[in-house]
Amino acid sequence: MTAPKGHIAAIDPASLPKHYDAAAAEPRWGEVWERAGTYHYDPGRPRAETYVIDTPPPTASGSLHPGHVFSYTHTDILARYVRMTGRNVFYPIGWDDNGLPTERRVQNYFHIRCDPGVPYDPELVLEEASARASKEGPPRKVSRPNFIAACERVTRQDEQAFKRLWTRMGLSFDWREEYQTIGTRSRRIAQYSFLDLWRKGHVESRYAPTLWDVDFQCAIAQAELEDRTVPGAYHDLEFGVEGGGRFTISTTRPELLAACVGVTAHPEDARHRHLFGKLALTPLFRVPVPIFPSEKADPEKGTGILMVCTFGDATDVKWWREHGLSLRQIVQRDGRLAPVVFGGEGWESRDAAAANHAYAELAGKNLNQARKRVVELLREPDASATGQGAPLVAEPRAIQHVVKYYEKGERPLELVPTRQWFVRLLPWKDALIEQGARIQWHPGYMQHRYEDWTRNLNQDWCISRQRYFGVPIPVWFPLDAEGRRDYEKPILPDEPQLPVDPTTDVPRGYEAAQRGVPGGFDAETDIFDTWFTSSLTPQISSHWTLDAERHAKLFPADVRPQAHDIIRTWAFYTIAKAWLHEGRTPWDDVVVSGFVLDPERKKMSKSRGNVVTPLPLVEEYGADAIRYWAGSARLGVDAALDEQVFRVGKRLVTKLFNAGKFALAQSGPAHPIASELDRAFAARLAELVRSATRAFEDKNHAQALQETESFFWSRYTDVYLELVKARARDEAAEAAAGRGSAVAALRLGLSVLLRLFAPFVPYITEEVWSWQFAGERGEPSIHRAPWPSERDFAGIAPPAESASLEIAMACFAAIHKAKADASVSAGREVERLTLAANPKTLAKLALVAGDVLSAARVREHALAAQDDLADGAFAVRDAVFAERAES
RNA sequence: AGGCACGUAGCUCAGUGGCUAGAGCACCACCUUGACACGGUGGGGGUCGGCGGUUCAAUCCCGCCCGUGCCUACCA
Repeated sequence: MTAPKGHIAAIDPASLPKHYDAAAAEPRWGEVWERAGTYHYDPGRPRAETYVIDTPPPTASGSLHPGHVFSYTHTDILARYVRMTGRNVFYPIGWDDNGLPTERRVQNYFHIRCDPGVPYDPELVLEEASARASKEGPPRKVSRPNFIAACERVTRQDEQAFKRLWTRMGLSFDWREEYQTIGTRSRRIAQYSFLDLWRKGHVESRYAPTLWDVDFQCAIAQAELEDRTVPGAYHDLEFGVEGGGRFTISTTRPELLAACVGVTAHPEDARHRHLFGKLALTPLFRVPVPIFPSEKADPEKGTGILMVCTFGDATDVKWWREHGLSLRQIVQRDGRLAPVVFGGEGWESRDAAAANHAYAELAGKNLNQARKRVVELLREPDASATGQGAPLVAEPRAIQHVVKYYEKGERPLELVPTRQWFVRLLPWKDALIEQGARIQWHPGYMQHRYEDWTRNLNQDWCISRQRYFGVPIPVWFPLDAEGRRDYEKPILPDEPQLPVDPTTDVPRGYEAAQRGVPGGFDAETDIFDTWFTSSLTPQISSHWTLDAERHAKLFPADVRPQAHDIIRTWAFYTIAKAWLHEGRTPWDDVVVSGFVLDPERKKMSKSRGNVVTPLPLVEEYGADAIRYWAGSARLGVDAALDEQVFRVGKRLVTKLFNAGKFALAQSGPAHPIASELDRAFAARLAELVRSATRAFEDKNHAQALQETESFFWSRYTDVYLELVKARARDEAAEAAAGRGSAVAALRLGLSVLLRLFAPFVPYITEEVWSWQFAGERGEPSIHRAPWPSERDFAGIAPPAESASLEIAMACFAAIHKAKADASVSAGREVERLTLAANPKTLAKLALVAGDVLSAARVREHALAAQDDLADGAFAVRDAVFAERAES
């Protein structure tokens, strides 16, 4: 249907439904966008026109969480804004599927455990139901390939659930750029990263005491530590001194007594100075250990003198290194005490028989059991190293103390000497802080988090994990004639071989048959820390090492959206990798979203059990309404899950539907926007566009939304739309110019406001846009329409009086109030009234009085000058209202 | 213990060195209106955490204190 030239055609409101049904419309538009490729990245356009988003890959096996909806919506709002400004948005989505969370979920889902010793069973069928039935028994042991297959199966399912939610939320990803962190490309790029770091000398393998989780039986990195305050107890134990004497130490870990390798106190401590240089004798095991001074010993703590064990904490490691102490590792990888024998080399004892007798009670026990038993043994007088009564000289004193845990773990971390791979980061601390300063953080104070973390870093990055579902470390070791690994000469693959699985692939120059035989080779079985791969998300998306041209176009990225709790991991490691690989920052901006709190303002988390499943909320209120809630929160600020805000969002959607229906139902002769009120409205609208655009450029979407919303309600629908209704429908021939101006301005207002709202509420804006605006510029979707700008206002003369809109509004409101005071409906006609205002205001009113009086349905009016009224204020007097019309 | 952020109406939050500090929700009253009753109009509601300082002027800037949250440190 083409409109006659010179006439603005209207839509037929009767053809539209009475009410907008988000549940039906949203999935429909999702399909339209998918089919049209509305959000596709165009690789043909130059870098300068491209905007690259380094999207966080969610942990696919994690639960769907309102926090996801919240922060991903923030990013999507930014993406949609940038896209409308004409830039070519690269907005990929990946799934972080490797790692412990997936393994744990799979273990529970199928009730299985991975055991690399079990042979592969290609026929193995795992079912959730049967797993549930077998929960009675111990978990079934399955081979590593079977376990990985189970992981892949579960993550695919989980990813589909996420994808459904993301699609429904209207996140404008380019789904062609979907990837998995366990996928072939990610594995290749992660392994290449390792090769590159190795070549540059940033990687090494070390045998050293490492933070160790005894349940996962896996090394972890400093960034995965979590402090927890837990109950403990001081135990006062009396030690002997060789050559005579005794002293009492305080320890919270008596179960490590057998691992005691030294005793230390502060050098200035008069109570203990006489002991330095002598040998102490441990109770129970009668092991002679050196007593040495150390500045690190705090005279205020405990008794001021303490035992050094291998290893109770990080300070023990330092003492052990600096003082060349013995290594007596009694804690095994499974958290149980090792079967050691006193009397041999490194395990000296002045009474080996007694030591072994006592230790026999402890070997094989876990740490809690061992603690309980060793305390019992220390209550026996014959355990004394001094012959003066029981070594436990006082009842244990209960305390609350802070203990390091793996953030996903359940038992305290131990320090266990193991061989691990490390990326050397400590030498780069200053450089990494400087890199962080080159990045714009939003909000700015998030940079402090990064700097604090980097400055306090005290360990290199342990990147090896003794787990199964992850990217294999691409290394083999040559075996010597005795079949021992030569750790000094690891064999790395060549780049074209990547990705490799060293447990099945064969290194160059070897035959498969040489695996595991003396003179042959042996595979590294460890996998990478998941962050080793996740820290490469910009490079995974840019196809680093696979497509140089694409990489140059997409790396570094423009923006990294993320949550603040993973600044120390994801942001930090990504910055570190980009620095070590290419000497640059991985992005220009970081935008940090807050957390979602439950209605009691508590952080929503799985462990608190207060997580709400988002999809039912989306179905109840519509995605636009949920997005409105997310969009109204500023970056970095935590937001409470608030259904009242969802309702406000839903109301906005309804209002957009109805206002759009009204504005587009008006027709009239084509005419420029020329009437005073219309020009005043356009001028205010242009101000809004400038202000909202500035807010978006400052990464302040919440302000843009607030201003747009405020204008939409309190200027467009409540005011302007009411004021021009009559003129927009005036059929009189002599009113044609005014009518055409009103219709044009109504449409301009709708068109601009829809576009300003489009990043926040993409569905309803697309819906209304589709009724008539779509296709006007050859582009059907509002989400590819140009962001409002001065161009929308070209040729519109400024109003004669800049406050005309506000004058009209104030006068209209005064008449409304008079009607309300008389309990008369706003639509009732007014026979006559007198409008009072100061002379200046009356003069301004003259410019717009026609619109005000016809909108208020005033038949006759008089004006009265009243000097004591403030500028812009009106008083209504002597109003006579018409009788209510008979229906 | 250190760092960062926050503290404004019953609730959720804007805001500014200067008119009488705002919005939404909630609450109260009123209005069938022609886009919308999934709507509209009007109204009540504040010691801007406390104390001090700078200033002609402080909710805003500075200092101290109190409270909340997060990050980091604290393992004998």
